[in-house]
Amino acid sequence: MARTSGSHALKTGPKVRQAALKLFALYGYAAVSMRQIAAEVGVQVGALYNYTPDKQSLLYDLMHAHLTDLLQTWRSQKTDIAPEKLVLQFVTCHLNYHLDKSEAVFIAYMELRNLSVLNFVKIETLRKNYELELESIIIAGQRTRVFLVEDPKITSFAILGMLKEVGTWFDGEGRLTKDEIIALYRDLVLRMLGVPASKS
Amino acid sequence: MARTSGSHALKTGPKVRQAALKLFALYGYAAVSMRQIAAEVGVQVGALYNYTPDKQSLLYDLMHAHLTDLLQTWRSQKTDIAPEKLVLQFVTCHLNYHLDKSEAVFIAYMELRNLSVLNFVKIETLRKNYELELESIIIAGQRTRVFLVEDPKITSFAILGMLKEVGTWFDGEGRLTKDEIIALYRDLVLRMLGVPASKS
DNA sequence: CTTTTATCTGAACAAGTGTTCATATACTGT
DNA sequence: ACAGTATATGAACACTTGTTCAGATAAAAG
Repeated sequence: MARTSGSHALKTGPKVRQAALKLFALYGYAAVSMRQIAAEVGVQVGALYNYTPDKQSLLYDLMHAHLTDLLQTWRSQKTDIAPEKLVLQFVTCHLNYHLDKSEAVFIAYMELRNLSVLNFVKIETLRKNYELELESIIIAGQRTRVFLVEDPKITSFAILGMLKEVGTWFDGEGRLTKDEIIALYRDLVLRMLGVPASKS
Repeated sequence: MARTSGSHALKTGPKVRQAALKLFALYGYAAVSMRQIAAEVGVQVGALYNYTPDKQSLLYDLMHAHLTDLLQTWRSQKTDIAPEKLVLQFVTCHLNYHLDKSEAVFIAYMELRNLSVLNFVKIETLRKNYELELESIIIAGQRTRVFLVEDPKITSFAILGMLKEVGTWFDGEGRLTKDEIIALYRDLVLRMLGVPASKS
Protein backbone atom coordinates (compact mmCIF):
# COMPACT_ATOMS: atom_id res chain seq x y z
CA MET A 1 0.00 0.00 0.00
CA ALA A 2 0.89 3.63 -0.21
CA ARG A 3 -0.91 6.86 0.48
CA THR A 4 -3.97 6.08 2.55
CA SER A 5 -7.21 7.66 1.50
CA GLY A 6 -7.84 11.35 2.06
CA SER A 7 -4.30 12.33 2.94
CA HIS A 8 -2.81 15.61 1.76
CA ALA A 9 0.37 17.54 2.24
CA LEU A 10 -1.57 20.52 3.53
CA LYS A 11 -2.73 18.42 6.42
CA THR A 12 0.37 16.34 7.05
CA GLY A 13 2.86 19.17 7.00
CA PRO A 14 1.40 21.02 10.01
CA LYS A 15 0.74 17.72 11.75
CA VAL A 16 4.41 16.85 11.51
CA ARG A 17 5.48 20.14 13.06
CA GLN A 18 2.82 19.86 15.73
CA ALA A 19 3.83 16.31 16.63
CA ALA A 20 7.49 17.25 16.76
CA LEU A 21 6.68 20.26 18.93
CA LYS A 22 4.74 18.16 21.39
CA LEU A 23 7.26 15.33 21.60
CA PHE A 24 10.34 17.55 21.72
CA ALA A 25 8.79 19.54 24.55
CA LEU A 26 7.86 16.37 26.40
CA TYR A 27 10.96 14.21 26.05
CA GLY A 28 13.62 16.44 24.54
CA TYR A 29 14.96 16.58 21.00
CA ALA A 30 17.67 13.97 21.44
CA ALA A 31 15.35 11.49 23.12
CA VAL A 32 12.69 11.61 20.40
CA SER A 33 13.10 9.47 17.30
CA MET A 34 11.78 10.17 13.84
CA ARG A 35 9.70 7.00 14.19
CA GLN A 36 8.00 8.36 17.29
CA ILE A 37 7.12 11.53 15.42
CA ALA A 38 5.81 9.49 12.49
CA ALA A 39 3.68 7.39 14.84
CA GLU A 40 2.23 10.52 16.42
CA VAL A 41 1.31 11.81 12.97
CA GLY A 42 -0.05 8.43 11.94
CA VAL A 43 2.35 7.81 9.12
CA GLN A 44 5.50 5.85 8.30
CA VAL A 45 8.97 7.29 8.90
CA GLY A 46 9.89 7.86 5.30
CA ALA A 47 6.92 10.18 4.76
CA LEU A 48 8.37 12.72 7.18
CA TYR A 49 11.13 13.49 4.73
CA ASN A 50 8.61 15.05 2.40
CA TYR A 51 8.33 17.82 4.97
CA THR A 52 11.80 18.24 6.38
CA PRO A 53 15.23 17.52 4.92
CA ASP A 54 16.34 16.11 8.28
CA LYS A 55 15.64 16.02 12.00
CA GLN A 56 17.87 18.96 12.75
CA SER A 57 15.96 21.24 10.37
CA LEU A 58 12.72 20.23 12.03
CA LEU A 59 14.03 21.54 15.33
CA TYR A 60 15.44 24.66 13.77
CA ASP A 61 12.22 25.45 11.94
CA LEU A 62 10.19 25.14 15.13
CA MET A 63 12.52 27.44 17.04
CA HIS A 64 12.79 29.93 14.22
CA ALA A 65 9.04 30.08 13.70
CA HIS A 66 8.50 30.59 17.42
CA LEU A 67 11.01 33.39 17.80
CA THR A 68 9.93 35.33 14.74
CA ASP A 69 6.33 34.96 15.87
CA LEU A 70 7.21 36.19 19.35
CA LEU A 71 9.14 39.16 18.03
CA GLN A 72 6.43 40.06 15.55
CA THR A 73 3.70 39.71 18.16
CA TRP A 74 5.43 42.19 20.42
CA ARG A 75 6.46 44.64 17.73
CA SER A 76 2.97 44.72 16.26
CA GLN A 77 1.34 45.57 19.56
CA LYS A 78 3.83 47.84 21.26
CA THR A 79 2.84 51.48 21.27
CA ASP A 80 4.64 54.76 21.63
CA ILE A 81 4.07 55.38 25.31
CA ALA A 82 6.20 56.28 28.32
CA PRO A 83 8.69 53.63 29.53
CA GLU A 84 6.90 52.96 32.82
CA LYS A 85 3.77 52.05 30.87
CA LEU A 86 5.58 50.39 28.00
CA VAL A 87 7.43 48.01 30.26
CA LEU A 88 4.14 46.81 31.69
CA GLN A 89 2.87 46.27 28.18
CA PHE A 90 5.95 44.18 27.50
CA VAL A 91 5.50 42.07 30.62
CA THR A 92 1.86 41.44 29.82
CA CYS A 93 2.57 40.54 26.22
CA HIS A 94 5.49 38.34 27.18
CA LEU A 95 3.62 36.41 29.85
CA ASN A 96 0.49 35.95 27.79
CA TYR A 97 2.55 34.58 24.95
CA HIS A 98 4.67 32.35 27.16
CA LEU A 99 1.73 30.90 29.03
CA ASP A 100 -0.27 30.23 25.88
CA LYS A 101 2.48 28.72 23.75
CA SER A 102 4.43 26.98 26.46
CA GLU A 103 5.67 24.10 24.30
CA ALA A 104 7.36 26.27 21.69
CA VAL A 105 8.77 28.52 24.39
CA PHE A 106 10.13 25.57 26.32
CA ILE A 107 11.87 24.11 23.29
CA ALA A 108 13.42 27.44 22.42
CA TYR A 109 15.04 27.59 25.85
CA MET A 110 16.00 23.95 26.21
CA GLU A 111 17.18 22.74 22.85
CA LEU A 112 19.71 25.39 21.91
CA ARG A 113 22.61 23.00 22.34
CA ASN A 114 21.10 20.55 19.88
CA LEU A 115 21.31 23.05 17.05
CA SER A 116 24.14 22.99 14.56
CA VAL A 117 26.58 25.86 14.97
CA LEU A 118 25.12 27.71 12.02
CA ASN A 119 21.54 27.34 13.18
CA PHE A 120 22.51 28.25 16.74
CA VAL A 121 23.92 31.58 15.62
CA LYS A 122 20.74 32.47 13.73
CA ILE A 123 18.49 31.57 16.65
CA GLU A 124 20.71 33.35 19.15
CA THR A 125 20.50 36.50 17.06
CA LEU A 126 16.72 36.42 17.11
CA ARG A 127 16.69 35.88 20.85
CA LYS A 128 19.09 38.73 21.45
CA ASN A 129 16.86 40.99 19.37
CA TYR A 130 13.92 40.15 21.55
CA GLU A 131 15.85 40.67 24.77
CA LEU A 132 17.05 44.03 23.50
CA GLU A 133 13.45 45.15 23.27
CA LEU A 134 13.20 45.03 27.04
CA GLU A 135 16.67 46.40 27.65
CA SER A 136 16.03 49.44 25.47
CA ILE A 137 12.84 50.20 27.38
CA ILE A 138 14.80 50.08 30.62
CA ILE A 139 17.52 52.33 29.24
CA ALA A 140 14.92 54.83 28.04
CA GLY A 141 13.31 54.88 31.46
CA GLN A 142 16.67 55.23 33.13
CA ARG A 143 17.46 58.26 31.02
CA THR A 144 14.25 60.02 31.98
CA ARG A 145 14.80 59.06 35.65
CA VAL A 146 11.53 57.16 35.98
CA PHE A 147 13.51 53.95 36.44
CA LEU A 148 16.19 53.81 39.11
CA VAL A 149 18.42 50.96 38.00
CA GLU A 150 22.10 50.39 38.50
CA ASP A 151 22.73 48.10 35.57
CA PRO A 152 20.15 47.96 32.75
CA LYS A 153 21.56 44.80 31.18
CA ILE A 154 21.62 42.80 34.40
CA THR A 155 18.19 44.13 35.31
CA SER A 156 16.74 43.04 32.01
CA PHE A 157 18.34 39.60 32.32
CA ALA A 158 16.94 39.34 35.82
CA ILE A 159 13.44 40.28 34.70
CA LEU A 160 13.50 37.89 31.76
CA GLY A 161 14.80 35.10 33.97
CA MET A 162 12.10 35.75 36.49
CA LEU A 163 9.42 35.69 33.80
CA LYS A 164 10.83 32.58 32.16
CA GLU A 165 10.44 30.66 35.41
CA VAL A 166 6.65 31.01 35.26
CA GLY A 167 6.44 28.61 32.35
CA THR A 168 7.94 25.79 34.40
CA TRP A 169 5.09 25.58 36.88
CA PHE A 170 2.03 27.28 35.39
CA ASP A 171 -0.49 24.81 34.04
CA GLY A 172 -3.72 26.79 34.18
CA GLU A 173 -5.07 24.75 37.04
CA GLY A 174 -3.27 26.24 40.02
CA ARG A 175 -4.31 28.56 42.79
CA LEU A 176 -4.08 31.68 40.64
CA THR A 177 -5.50 32.63 37.27
CA LYS A 178 -3.32 33.80 34.44
CA ASP A 179 -4.39 37.40 34.93
CA GLU A 180 -3.68 37.31 38.65
CA ILE A 181 -0.22 35.97 37.96
CA ILE A 182 0.44 38.64 35.37
CA ALA A 183 -0.65 41.33 37.84
CA LEU A 184 1.78 40.01 40.47
CA TYR A 185 4.67 40.00 38.04
CA ARG A 186 3.86 43.46 36.72
CA ASP A 187 4.20 44.69 40.28
CA LEU A 188 7.48 42.85 40.83
CA VAL A 189 8.92 44.32 37.65
CA LEU A 190 8.05 47.86 38.71
CA ARG A 191 9.75 47.26 42.05
CA MET A 192 12.89 45.99 40.34
CA LEU A 193 12.93 49.14 38.26
CA GLY A 194 12.62 51.35 41.30
CA VAL A 195 9.21 52.72 40.38
CA PRO A 196 7.27 53.84 43.49
CA ALA A 197 4.15 51.84 44.33
CA SER A 198 0.58 52.84 43.41
CA LYS A 199 1.69 53.13 39.81
CA SER A 200 0.49 49.70 38.77
CA MET B 1 44.86 -7.01 27.96
CA ALA B 2 42.89 -6.00 30.98
CA ARG B 3 43.38 -3.53 33.76
CA THR B 4 46.07 -1.14 32.69
CA SER B 5 48.82 -0.34 35.17
CA GLY B 6 48.12 1.89 38.12
CA SER B 7 44.35 1.92 37.85
CA HIS B 8 42.22 1.83 40.94
CA ALA B 9 38.54 2.06 41.77
CA LEU B 10 39.22 4.99 44.05
CA LYS B 11 40.44 6.94 41.08
CA THR B 12 38.12 5.67 38.38
CA GLY B 13 34.90 6.09 40.33
CA PRO B 14 35.16 9.86 40.72
CA LYS B 15 36.49 10.16 37.20
CA VAL B 16 33.38 8.49 35.85
CA ARG B 17 31.08 10.87 37.70
CA GLN B 18 33.16 13.84 36.68
CA ALA B 19 33.17 12.82 33.03
CA ALA B 20 29.43 12.22 33.07
CA LEU B 21 28.87 15.57 34.75
CA LYS B 22 30.88 17.39 32.14
CA LEU B 23 29.37 15.63 29.14
CA PHE B 24 25.77 15.71 30.38
CA ALA B 25 26.09 19.44 31.01
CA LEU B 26 27.60 19.99 27.59
CA TYR B 27 25.47 17.85 25.32
CA GLY B 28 22.55 16.66 27.46
CA TYR B 29 21.90 13.29 29.02
CA ALA B 30 20.12 11.74 26.06
CA ALA B 31 22.75 12.87 23.59
CA VAL B 32 25.69 11.41 25.49
CA SER B 33 26.55 7.73 25.10
CA MET B 34 28.19 5.48 27.62
CA ARG B 35 31.04 5.07 25.14
CA GLN B 36 31.65 8.82 25.13
CA ILE B 37 31.82 8.81 28.90
CA ALA B 38 34.19 5.85 28.83
CA ALA B 39 36.42 7.61 26.31
CA GLU B 40 36.52 10.72 28.51
CA VAL B 41 37.58 8.57 31.45
CA GLY B 42 40.08 6.69 29.33
CA VAL B 43 38.57 3.26 29.71
CA GLN B 44 36.38 0.79 27.84
CA VAL B 45 32.59 0.88 28.09
CA GLY B 46 32.20 -2.25 30.16
CA ALA B 47 34.33 -0.84 32.95
CA LEU B 48 31.75 1.86 33.66
CA TYR B 49 29.38 -0.78 34.97
CA ASN B 50 31.66 -1.35 37.93
CA TYR B 51 30.60 2.10 39.12
CA THR B 52 26.97 2.41 38.10
CA PRO B 53 24.26 -0.18 37.51
CA ASP B 54 23.05 1.76 34.48
CA LYS B 55 23.08 5.13 32.75
CA GLN B 56 19.94 6.31 34.49
CA SER B 57 21.44 5.81 37.95
CA LEU B 58 24.48 7.78 36.90
CA LEU B 59 22.26 10.77 36.18
CA TYR B 60 20.26 10.31 39.34
CA ASP B 61 23.35 10.05 41.51
CA LEU B 62 24.76 13.27 40.08
CA MET B 63 21.54 15.15 40.69
CA HIS B 64 21.02 13.70 44.13
CA ALA B 65 24.57 14.48 45.21
CA HIS B 66 24.24 18.02 43.96
CA LEU B 67 20.96 18.75 45.71
CA THR B 68 21.94 17.27 49.05
CA ASP B 69 25.20 19.18 48.86
CA LEU B 70 23.37 22.41 48.06
CA LEU B 71 20.91 21.92 50.89
CA GLN B 72 23.59 21.01 53.36
CA THR B 73 25.77 23.93 52.30
CA TRP B 74 22.97 26.38 53.00
CA ARG B 75 21.77 24.79 56.21
CA SER B 76 25.26 24.64 57.63
CA GLN B 77 25.93 28.31 57.06
CA LYS B 78 22.58 29.96 57.72
CA THR B 79 22.39 31.78 61.02
CA ASP B 80 19.62 32.92 63.30
CA ILE B 81 19.29 36.51 62.15
CA ALA B 82 16.48 38.80 61.07
CA PRO B 83 14.73 37.96 57.75
CA GLU B 84 16.01 41.02 55.91
CA LYS B 85 19.57 39.95 56.66
CA LEU B 86 18.93 36.23 56.30
CA VAL B 87 17.51 36.60 52.82
CA LEU B 88 20.69 38.34 51.72
CA GLN B 89 22.69 35.51 53.20
CA PHE B 90 20.58 33.11 51.17
CA VAL B 91 21.07 35.02 47.93
CA THR B 92 24.82 35.20 48.47
CA CYS B 93 25.09 31.53 49.31
CA HIS B 94 22.88 30.53 46.42
CA LEU B 95 24.71 32.58 43.82
CA ASN B 96 28.15 31.58 45.03
CA TYR B 97 27.17 27.95 44.84
CA HIS B 98 25.48 28.26 41.46
CA LEU B 99 28.33 30.16 39.86
CA ASP B 100 30.97 27.80 41.20
CA LYS B 101 29.28 24.50 40.42
CA SER B 102 27.50 25.51 37.26
CA GLU B 103 27.63 22.08 35.62
CA ALA B 104 25.85 20.23 38.41
CA VAL B 105 23.34 23.05 38.76
CA PHE B 106 22.65 23.05 35.05
CA ILE B 107 22.03 19.32 34.94
CA ALA B 108 19.70 19.48 37.93
CA TYR B 109 17.52 21.97 36.08
CA MET B 110 17.69 20.49 32.61
CA GLU B 111 17.57 16.75 32.97
CA LEU B 112 14.56 16.26 35.21
CA ARG B 113 12.53 14.73 32.42
CA ASN B 114 15.14 12.07 31.80
CA LEU B 115 14.69 10.64 35.27
CA SER B 116 12.52 7.61 35.89
CA VAL B 117 9.28 8.41 37.70
CA LEU B 118 10.60 7.11 40.99
CA ASN B 119 13.85 9.04 40.77
CA PHE B 120 12.02 12.16 39.65
CA VAL B 121 9.87 12.17 42.77
CA LYS B 122 12.91 11.90 45.04
CA ILE B 123 14.75 14.70 43.28
CA GLU B 124 11.68 16.92 43.18
CA THR B 125 11.29 16.50 46.93
CA LEU B 126 14.83 17.67 47.55
CA ARG B 127 14.34 20.64 45.28
CA LYS B 128 11.11 21.61 46.98
CA ASN B 129 12.87 21.46 50.35
CA TYR B 130 15.47 23.88 49.11
CA GLU B 131 12.93 26.25 47.64
CA LEU B 132 11.00 26.21 50.91
CA GLU B 133 14.07 27.58 52.66
CA LEU B 134 13.63 30.83 50.77
CA GLU B 135 9.86 30.86 51.00
CA SER B 136 9.93 30.46 54.77
CA ILE B 137 12.32 33.39 55.08
CA ILE B 138 9.93 35.50 53.05
CA ILE B 139 6.95 34.44 55.14
CA ALA B 140 8.83 35.25 58.32
CA GLY B 141 9.69 38.70 57.03
CA GLN B 142 6.14 39.23 55.87
CA ARG B 143 4.86 38.47 59.35
CA THR B 144 7.14 41.01 60.97
CA ARG B 145 6.25 43.56 58.29
CA VAL B 146 9.82 44.06 57.11
CA PHE B 147 8.86 42.50 53.76
CA LEU B 148 5.91 43.90 51.85
CA VAL B 149 4.91 41.07 49.55
CA GLU B 150 1.56 40.13 48.12
CA ASP B 151 2.21 36.47 47.50
CA PRO B 152 5.20 34.79 49.21
CA LYS B 153 5.15 31.70 47.00
CA ILE B 154 5.11 33.60 43.74
CA THR B 155 7.72 35.99 45.07
CA SER B 156 10.04 33.15 46.01
CA PHE B 157 9.54 31.49 42.61
CA ALA B 158 10.27 34.81 40.96
CA ILE B 159 13.46 35.32 42.95
CA LEU B 160 14.69 31.78 42.32
CA GLY B 161 13.92 32.12 38.62
CA MET B 162 15.78 35.37 38.46
CA LEU B 163 18.80 33.88 40.22
CA LYS B 164 18.74 30.74 38.08
CA GLU B 165 19.11 32.83 34.95
CA VAL B 166 22.56 34.02 36.01
CA GLY B 167 24.03 30.59 35.41
CA THR B 168 23.13 30.73 31.73
CA TRP B 169 25.39 33.63 30.88
CA PHE B 170 28.00 34.00 33.63
CA ASP B 171 31.36 32.57 32.64
CA GLY B 172 33.74 34.50 34.88
CA GLU B 173 35.10 36.54 32.01
CA GLY B 174 32.42 39.15 31.49
CA ARG B 175 32.14 42.80 32.32
CA LEU B 176 31.37 42.19 35.99
CA THR B 177 33.03 40.15 38.70
CA LYS B 178 31.15 37.56 40.66
CA ASP B 179 30.94 39.81 43.70
CA GLU B 180 29.63 42.72 41.69
CA ILE B 181 26.93 40.51 40.23
CA ILE B 182 25.97 39.21 43.65
CA ALA B 183 25.70 42.77 44.94
CA LEU B 184 23.36 43.73 42.09
CA TYR B 185 21.11 40.76 42.72
CA ARG B 186 21.04 41.33 46.46
CA ASP B 187 19.70 44.78 45.73
CA LEU B 188 17.10 43.46 43.29
CA VAL B 189 15.89 40.92 45.81
CA LEU B 190 15.41 43.57 48.47
CA ARG B 191 13.40 45.64 46.04
CA MET B 192 11.19 42.70 45.18
CA LEU B 193 10.55 42.22 48.88
CA GLY B 194 9.59 45.84 49.37
CA VAL B 195 12.54 46.66 51.60
CA PRO B 196 13.43 50.40 51.41
CA ALA B 197 16.81 51.21 49.89
CA SER B 198 20.02 51.94 51.83
CA LYS B 199 19.59 48.63 53.60
CA SER B 200 21.99 46.71 51.38
C1' DC C 1 55.76 -17.60 45.54
C1' DT C 2 50.86 -18.71 45.37
C1' DT C 3 46.12 -17.72 45.85
C1' DT C 4 42.46 -14.59 45.92
C1' DT C 5 40.12 -10.58 44.72
C1' DA C 6 39.26 -6.26 42.30
C1' DT C 7 39.32 -4.20 38.04
C1' DC C 8 39.46 -3.81 33.08
C1' DT C 9 39.25 -5.54 28.17
C1' DG C 10 37.18 -7.00 24.02
C1' DA C 11 33.70 -8.94 21.89
C1' DA C 12 29.08 -9.79 21.48
C1' DC C 13 23.96 -8.96 21.81
C1' DA C 14 19.43 -7.35 20.37
C1' DA C 15 17.27 -3.22 19.60
C1' DG C 16 17.02 1.32 17.88
C1' DT C 17 19.07 5.37 15.11
C1' DG C 18 18.56 8.84 10.90
C1' DT C 19 18.13 8.56 6.20
C1' DT C 20 17.32 6.76 1.35
C1' DC C 21 14.69 4.90 -2.32
C1' DA C 22 12.13 1.91 -5.48
C1' DT C 23 7.47 1.12 -5.65
C1' DA C 24 2.57 1.79 -5.14
C1' DT C 25 -1.34 4.42 -4.72
C1' DA C 26 -4.63 8.37 -4.70
C1' DC C 27 -5.56 12.73 -6.36
C1' DT C 28 -5.42 16.60 -10.26
C1' DG C 29 -5.84 18.28 -14.71
C1' DT C 30 -6.87 17.26 -19.40
C1' DA D 1 -11.03 7.69 -19.38
C1' DC D 2 -6.26 8.67 -19.19
C1' DA D 3 -1.74 10.65 -18.01
C1' DG D 4 0.96 12.90 -14.69
C1' DT D 5 2.10 14.30 -10.20
C1' DA D 6 2.12 14.41 -5.29
C1' DT D 7 2.36 11.66 -1.41
C1' DA D 8 2.66 7.57 0.98
C1' DT D 9 4.68 2.76 2.03
C1' DG D 10 7.91 -0.70 3.45
C1' DA D 11 12.14 -2.42 3.26
C1' DA D 12 16.78 -1.65 3.48
C1' DC D 13 21.23 0.79 4.71
C1' DA D 14 25.14 1.41 7.82
C1' DC D 15 25.77 2.76 12.30
C1' DT D 16 25.00 3.62 17.25
C1' DT D 17 22.67 2.44 21.46
C1' DG D 18 22.80 0.36 26.60
C1' DT D 19 24.10 -3.66 28.66
C1' DT D 20 26.30 -8.30 29.57
C1' DC D 21 30.03 -11.41 30.33
C1' DA D 22 33.90 -14.72 29.87
C1' DG D 23 38.52 -14.12 30.21
C1' DA D 24 42.81 -11.47 31.20
C1' DT D 25 45.65 -8.85 34.21
C1' DA D 26 47.28 -6.29 38.23
C1' DA D 27 47.27 -5.59 43.06
C1' DA D 28 46.57 -7.51 47.81
C1' DA D 29 46.76 -11.26 51.14
C1' DG D 30 48.68 -15.33 52.93
